[in-house]
Amino acid sequence: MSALESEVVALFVRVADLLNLPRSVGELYGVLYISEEPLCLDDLRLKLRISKGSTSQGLKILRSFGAIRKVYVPGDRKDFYVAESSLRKIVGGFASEQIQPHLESGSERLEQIRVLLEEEGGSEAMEERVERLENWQKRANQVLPVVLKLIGGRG
Amino acid sequence: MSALESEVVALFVRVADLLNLPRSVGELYGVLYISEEPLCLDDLRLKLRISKGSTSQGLKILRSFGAIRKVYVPGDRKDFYVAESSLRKIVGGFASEQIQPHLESGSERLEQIRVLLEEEGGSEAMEERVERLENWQKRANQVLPVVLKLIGGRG
DNA sequence: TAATCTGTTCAATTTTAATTGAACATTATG
DNA sequence: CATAATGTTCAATTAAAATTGAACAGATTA
Repeated sequence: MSALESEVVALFVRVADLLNLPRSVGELYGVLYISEEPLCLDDLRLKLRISKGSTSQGLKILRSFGAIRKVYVPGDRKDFYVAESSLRKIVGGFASEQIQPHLESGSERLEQIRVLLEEEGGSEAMEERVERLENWQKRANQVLPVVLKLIGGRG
Repeated sequence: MSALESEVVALFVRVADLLNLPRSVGELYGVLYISEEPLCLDDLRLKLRISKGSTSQGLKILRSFGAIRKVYVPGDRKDFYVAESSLRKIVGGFASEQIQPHLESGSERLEQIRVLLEEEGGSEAMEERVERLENWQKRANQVLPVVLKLIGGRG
């Protein structure tokens, strides 16, 4: 790997860390991002010196939110990948795969909290706190789509 | 702990997980959030059955981005805490403590990448990819303050 | 059909992160 | 000053997450 490649990989490793994704996922995306041509599992495994299992698993994660996609390479039956270049797609995929589920399960839990509050009949202060929680929740749900638009922008 | 308390704590444990913070930090904030009165280190430690070290460390993290604050309780020399109720303050603190530094070190790394590109004289395609990286970076920097305003809103 | 190629899965291992608790520092109290 | 109260730090431990690699499944070729 050239110094340039290494630096790009290092950058994406940091991003992966920020997003709570395994280091290997950042490495894989970094290599694909800077690569001139599509790469297959073995190319990536050899270049990064990681195991077949990690490579397969990492590519699966990247596919799951559309950060990479398969491309057809004539005369080869291996799967080849390129990095998705649309930030909108990546961020959108990430949000719906990794964030949306959290917001949804948060909603459910909050409903349960509301039920318990009614049953147990909490104090005025408790009532106020649960309401505030519901407001935060609402706001989180409203903000997400706006953020996606802001980041995604024109592409 | 009442069922209601437990549910609120569980909710914040999930949030902590989403934000990449230790579970104990979520627990501590949850207890403080729903508590009617200010609590001290020992109150929290006993209620959550966690160690003194964890409690101290967790409170330190919560203080670091302004999610809790000390309140003075007359006739007691212990430190008492309450949960900060302004979402704006919490989110703002979190962003400047936990996100801003990442963006900054990302900028530095990107400058280094630019230098390497000039030195090594990469291809047209590489040039394009590094430019795209710089655009993403710029956008991330622009979006953060907008998000803070959206979430923080009126308070 | 047997042999090969490609990718996936998952139990075992390794690595990383969180938690504990005892030692320490600091401040107050008798 | 000595003792007690409170909170912090950090080396050791425990728990959680990532990685490995061997076994497996499916698809292709001879």
